[in-house]
Amino acid sequence: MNDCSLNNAKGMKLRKTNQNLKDSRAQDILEAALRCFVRTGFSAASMRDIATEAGVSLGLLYRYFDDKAAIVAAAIGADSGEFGQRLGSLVADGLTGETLLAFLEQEVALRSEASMFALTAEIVAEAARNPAIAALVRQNIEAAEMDLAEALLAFYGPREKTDPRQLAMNQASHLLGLVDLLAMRVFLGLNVNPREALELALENPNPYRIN
Amino acid sequence: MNDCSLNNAKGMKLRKTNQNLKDSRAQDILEAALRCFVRTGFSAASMRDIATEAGVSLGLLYRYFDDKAAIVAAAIGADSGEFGQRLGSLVADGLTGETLLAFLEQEVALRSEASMFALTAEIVAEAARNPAIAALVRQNIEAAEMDLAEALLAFYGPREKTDPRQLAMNQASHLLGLVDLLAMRVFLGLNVNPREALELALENPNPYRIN
DNA sequence: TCGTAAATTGAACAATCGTTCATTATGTGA
DNA sequence: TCACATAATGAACGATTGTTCAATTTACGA
Repeated sequence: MNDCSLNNAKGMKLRKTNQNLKDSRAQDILEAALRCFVRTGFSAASMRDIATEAGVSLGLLYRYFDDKAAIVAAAIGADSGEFGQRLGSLVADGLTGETLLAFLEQEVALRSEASMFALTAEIVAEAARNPAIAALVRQNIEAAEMDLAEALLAFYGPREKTDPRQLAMNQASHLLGLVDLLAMRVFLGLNVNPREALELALENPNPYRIN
Repeated sequence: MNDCSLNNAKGMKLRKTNQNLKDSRAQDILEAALRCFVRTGFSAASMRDIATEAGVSLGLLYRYFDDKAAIVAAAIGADSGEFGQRLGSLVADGLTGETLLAFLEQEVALRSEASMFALTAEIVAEAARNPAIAALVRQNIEAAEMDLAEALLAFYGPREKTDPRQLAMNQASHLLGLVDLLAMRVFLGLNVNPREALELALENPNPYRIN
């Protein structure tokens, strides 16, 4: 459903090497698996479900992935660094207070959307049982915090009475936590105003730490 | 493992009606199921796992629960209102700034503990796919917010420049969100200081809303 | 002590699971 | 067009799933 753009890209005249074709098949399967995982969770989604969703045969899955665990691992690692990329393209276009606020607001919208929220929740649940995946989640969060802190540092410049880098790190941590918190509340239909909360969090950079 | 106290209670001379016995059996099974769900998640935990963990036969599960979904539903509804109970006994003992802070800090510790965190994550993941469960989660959060708001209202009394009840609701919402956020960060081993964050959140009651 | 009702068991069921592999289809350089 | 390598298929495997139920044990009032 959501891979229309990808299919259009496949229709282009771009010549493909075997490697590209192999990659795109693996990509198709992975995207189908993601839809299945969103629908029923990691362990309830069967290899047959994934094969059917991808429109390929059951056996073909094992040509591109060792086993089901490999597909799950690929799904969990799929959006690593995506936040940094989204932020990067924003910074490249020049950062203003309004675009920063709009970006964070859009980030909340992205994460509160049903399929994204379901996948994230599934990953957190898996992390709660599997330390290796917990470590991966932690690394993703830390990387996102670093990216955001860098953007904030460039945007605000030096600020009064504190180490600017430390302040940027604290604010990045606070903002990202807030984004996730707001996404959850929005998804659950709880009474909350993301824009207002984000606006105040940008004005009040460090409500939780004393430096 | 953790049900020793419960087993000891069973050994007491306390006479049991059939209803009590039936309930305690159901309770044993439910607690065993909770341990299984923590270990492997809702759908990966099998009825055989649960029966073995509870030390009963497979068929007996169906005497106390209609099917697996009923056990999952019982597990999801198990800790409904527990927050309110914990808070209630605190309020009954008289609320001070220190006990309130200590309570919230303990709440973070409770929710960042591995098995509690795993169960909560599993429930959220289920809520992401099942609207009925999402509604139940929302109700739990709203109930907890109401309970906390009432306690805050009694503790602070009327405050300046705003409707006290609305302010208490906002702060309760903010504090509970912060508790969950901190629990997640603690569990993942991210750099965070729960006490400091909670302390500042108590001093600054309404960082995200304009009234 | 007996008899009946409730509690408990585990073998058995069809369905589905992840995985393998012999077989077939497809594409491509000679 | 032929030959060969690679892509793709789906039937089949043993294991495990949720669920049922006839059989057995346990508990307890008469």
